[in-house]
Amino acid sequence: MLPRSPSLVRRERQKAETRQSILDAARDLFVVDGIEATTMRAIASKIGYTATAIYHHFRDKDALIEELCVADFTSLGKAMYKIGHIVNPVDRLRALGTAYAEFALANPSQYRFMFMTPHRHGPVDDNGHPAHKPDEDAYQFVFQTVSEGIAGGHFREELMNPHELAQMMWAGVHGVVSLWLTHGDDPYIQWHPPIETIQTMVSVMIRGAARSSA
Amino acid sequence: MLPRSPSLVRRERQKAETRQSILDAARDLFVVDGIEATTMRAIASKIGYTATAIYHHFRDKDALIEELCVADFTSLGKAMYKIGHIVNPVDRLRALGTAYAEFALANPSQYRFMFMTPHRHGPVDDNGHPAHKPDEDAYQFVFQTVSEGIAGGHFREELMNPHELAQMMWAGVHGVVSLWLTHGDDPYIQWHPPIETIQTMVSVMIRGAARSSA
DNA sequence: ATCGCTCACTTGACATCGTTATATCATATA
DNA sequence: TATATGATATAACGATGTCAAGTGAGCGAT
Repeated sequence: MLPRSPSLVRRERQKAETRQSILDAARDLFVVDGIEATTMRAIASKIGYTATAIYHHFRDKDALIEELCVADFTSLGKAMYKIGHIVNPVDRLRALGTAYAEFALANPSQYRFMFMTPHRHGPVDDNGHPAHKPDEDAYQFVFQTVSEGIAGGHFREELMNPHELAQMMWAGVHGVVSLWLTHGDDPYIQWHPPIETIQTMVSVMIRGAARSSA
Repeated sequence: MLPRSPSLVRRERQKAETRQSILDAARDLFVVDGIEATTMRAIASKIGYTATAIYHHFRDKDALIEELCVADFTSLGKAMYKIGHIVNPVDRLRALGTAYAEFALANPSQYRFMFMTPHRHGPVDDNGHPAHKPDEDAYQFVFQTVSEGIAGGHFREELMNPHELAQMMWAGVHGVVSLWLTHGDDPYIQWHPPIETIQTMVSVMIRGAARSSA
């Protein structure tokens, strides 16, 4: 039953606006204070509501976080999609690494939640079978690019497993990013700028995996 | 004033035993349930105490965790120390990566806390100046080995910054480990065995950073 | 015009968490 | 035996995520 009368439409629009304002407030607080330290009550009071009001728009705190992450990973997916036009899989891989790292460093809270926090791979979609997990898309981009690189003979013959290679590439960039995000403010380590380390990491991995020495 | 009488000695020994039993119980629960989900009350009741009794032996929950981690990283340090005899820095680097990964996969809870959780680099030692951070030691091993490798001309001339190179190596192994620890049970990704991926990662990084193509 | 319904939102509460202040009680010392 | 110490328990506090029950405004139908 779709809404008919203008009043119902307005009511529905207002609900959507409230929902969006919850998301906005939550994002602000997550970025500033971190997800763990952000309270339902704090999110609500920031927009003049009570904590329990949030539960009319989101199942629980995790669902709220999840929605923010899905939005961000959609934008990550778009950034990676733009790179699809690069035909040479090796060049594309390099660009993917850069885009991935830039996203992670620009959205540290969401990155922490999505890639540095264990998830219950939950009851999934309403249909029953696993909902489309957006973080898979990022992996799929890398996996497909690596597969093309293997097919094109760009990599050494002992590195023929596309999953292993893709996971290695992913882990390389993720390693630099996650170390930086957890220990970047540790003054006891003389940190090299993470963006540079990532560029070096990608170059070194590509060179080390390449078939010829070129 | 050192304890004199046998009674005091016994009392002190009993206190130490209680303290140790707290550590043991905590470690068990941390490994099974994870650190976050493990409750002070659960730790205490596992050994027949009340939660508040723990606070006579440890300042707070973090101090308890910290002590467990220090113990584990001492053993990590020992494992790495054993590798010091390998003279060739490149071979040593390879061995360090393996030892590090084996430790991480064998002590996932502690690894999560030490390397995947932000820390307040706290009020430190009782003396005032920063307490000796055991996780630095692991980094120092890598840093020194990489420095030797650079000095020995093993690496390409554009990779002359030992911090960048050490952080890259560290991040490579950490990336595989941490991805596995957070997403290893995700059925939507066809995971390659992490130990193999780590071996490949180290080999690829070393080859990609090496001066000659050998 | 008013009744009743829907539904966004509030109130008040609950269980649980880490933690603290205070009480208890056994033991060692005098 | 009296006193002091120190290990443990009891009770409670504030904060958190969450739920059950209430409130009240706005809508449609009579």
